Amino acid sequence: MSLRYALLALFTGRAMTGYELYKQYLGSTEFVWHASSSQIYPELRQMEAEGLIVGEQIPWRDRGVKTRYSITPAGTESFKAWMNEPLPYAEIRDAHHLKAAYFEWADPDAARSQLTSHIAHYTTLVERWSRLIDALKTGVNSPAQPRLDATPVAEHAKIVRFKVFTYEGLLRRAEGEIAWAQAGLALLDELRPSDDT
Amino acid sequence: MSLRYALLALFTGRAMTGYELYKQYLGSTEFVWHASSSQIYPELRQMEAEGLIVGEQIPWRDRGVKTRYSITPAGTESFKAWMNEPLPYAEIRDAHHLKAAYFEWADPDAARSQLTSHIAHYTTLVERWSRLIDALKTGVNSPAQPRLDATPVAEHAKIVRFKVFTYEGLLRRAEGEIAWAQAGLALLDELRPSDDT
DNA sequence: GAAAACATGTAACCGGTTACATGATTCT
DNA sequence: AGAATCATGTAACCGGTTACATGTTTTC
Repeated sequence: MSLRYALLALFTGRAMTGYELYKQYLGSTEFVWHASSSQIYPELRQMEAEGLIVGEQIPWRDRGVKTRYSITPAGTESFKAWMNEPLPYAEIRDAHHLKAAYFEWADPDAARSQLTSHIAHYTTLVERWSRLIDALKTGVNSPAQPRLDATPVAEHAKIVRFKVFTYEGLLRRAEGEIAWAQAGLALLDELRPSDDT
Repeated sequence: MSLRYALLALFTGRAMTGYELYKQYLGSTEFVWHASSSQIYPELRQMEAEGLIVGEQIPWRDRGVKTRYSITPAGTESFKAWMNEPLPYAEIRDAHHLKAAYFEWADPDAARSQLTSHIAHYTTLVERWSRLIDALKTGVNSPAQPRLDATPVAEHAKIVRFKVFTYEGLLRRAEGEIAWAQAGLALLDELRPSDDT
């Protein structure tokens, strides 16, 4: 049920079409909540039906129209309410760690290559979050720009710091995953049968 | 689709009934893959239909029977194949970090209490994984015992070390979440409007 | 002229959650 | 006598994935 609140969060910055939401945020890798376009469009219509957002038809190129949605006061209230509510914690379900716990069943090379992929995956995340933190701090290409433009200057620092805080958490997490996988590679090396034939 | 492999992984240790699987592993918090009983029973029947496990009716108390399943050679093969395959990485979808990125919309007290819950949640996980690692290392109440009993002694060290490696990763992750939430609390304190009226 | 981007969807499926159901047995 | 545990499920729902569809316009 968080997709709806991820959308409302983005709408607090500015009005957007489904396509913009998808391309610039939920479908890109630079946001904390991923969604596919086939999920976004129906959800937007649902949210409009519930009065959280309103759509307006705006012209698109020569012919045709597109729908740009903006948040309503009811939408803002609903978002605030969600922000003040506690969020339940999901039960653990971690396939990568499940596999690692049974690595003796894998070929050592397969285990090794999976840990290498783990490192590669989280390395791209480290780069991504680092770039994002940098953009937030310098204001160059900052994803928070729409939010800042819609807010009095006095609150800009606050907004930026919460986002930096968030992405630094994700950055540390990704670094932790890399360290873990590296320890795994070391362990595999250590357990490799010595070929002193 | 990992539920099936979590079950096969457990069956490599010993034969079990659905109830045992649920109570001792998937429904308890001491395992890396959670599942509800309403998910386990149908999956077991499905797996039996596909020949990955076989069930035998064993007597239960005076009257009645229960079904105990054990892994078949086909099941072992299927598990090994999964262990050797790479696992795709899911898109990010992190409601807790999403909220943190928009903390300026929450009442400071609500934000504070959510970070406190974050710390509490991951503190219980730290305790849990620490206890588990300890059990694995000392062999007292080790969850790996069935696996070890079913394996030549020469391979015991390997099995234990992969599990310790896994749970140490989860432990570090939980510690990282605690550190992150503590940084968040510090940030909230810092941003608190000074009441020097 | 072809490919990528713009814009918006539908339909089938799938894994997991929640709520509910049943009946025996053992423990307090 | 009542609660907890053993043992096994069904049914409805819900969020998300995958595959597919359509037509325009801009860029290479």
